Amino acid sequence: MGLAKTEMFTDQQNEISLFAKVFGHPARVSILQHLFKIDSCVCGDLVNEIGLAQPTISQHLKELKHLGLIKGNVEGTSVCYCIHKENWTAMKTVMTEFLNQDLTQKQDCC
Amino acid sequence: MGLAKTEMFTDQQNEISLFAKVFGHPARVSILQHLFKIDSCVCGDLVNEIGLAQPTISQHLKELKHLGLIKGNVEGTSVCYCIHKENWTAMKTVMTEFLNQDLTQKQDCC
DNA sequence: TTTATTAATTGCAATATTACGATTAATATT
DNA sequence: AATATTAATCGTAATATTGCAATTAATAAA
Repeated sequence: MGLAKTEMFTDQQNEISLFAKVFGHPARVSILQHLFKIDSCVCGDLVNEIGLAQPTISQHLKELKHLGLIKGNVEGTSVCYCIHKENWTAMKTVMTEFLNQDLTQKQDCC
Repeated sequence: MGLAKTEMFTDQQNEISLFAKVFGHPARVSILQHLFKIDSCVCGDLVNEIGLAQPTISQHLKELKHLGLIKGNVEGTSVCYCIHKENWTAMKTVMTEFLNQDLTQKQDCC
């Protein structure tokens, strides 16, 4: 892809972009929404729920876990996933700050 | 890349992922932050500010504009960019709703 | 122990992204 | 008109991502 030159950006900018990147695919958005919706934690029925192949779902789960937004617990042959609440909250703080940048008292150029 | 199967997701999920995707690169995060910081609108000094080549910056601006988050105004030989406030606010509503999904009264599996 | 179930890993094909040099387009300036 | 400045576009190389089939790993159940 031609790597992103992360060294020329701030830690904050890199962090924001990493979080955003993981939200940058509808399958991962869908997985997260499902994990929020379901009271008990979910495992492989995400495959049925979403309709992508098992290895594909597994990959997406891996990325979400790698970023710390979900955690997985082995239960027999299945793995139970759930939102990592503390990390989700921390992420939310970072992203919200970015989204809420000041919009006031500046006039458009256009 | 193997295209994302957008047809199997909701419009909302696709919209969230499109917004997130554009924030998924630190250069674009940086460009947006700069546009917010600078009172008057900015043009090509983003190149100096950020340190990527002019065609690269131009590409990133194009993506931001395509999604409607910024607008550009031609002023002589230069182009003046600024945040598209209405669209930014609308985007913020969508993203905030996603980030603020209910975290309460569910216990972890792990 | 054998078989079934579940999920991760590997390997691959298709496509997307990032970055930049070279060029082009368009307006300003001289 | 000639030149300078600014930014978009084109082409291309390098790398990343998505998705799946095939396989492997690991535990449960028989």
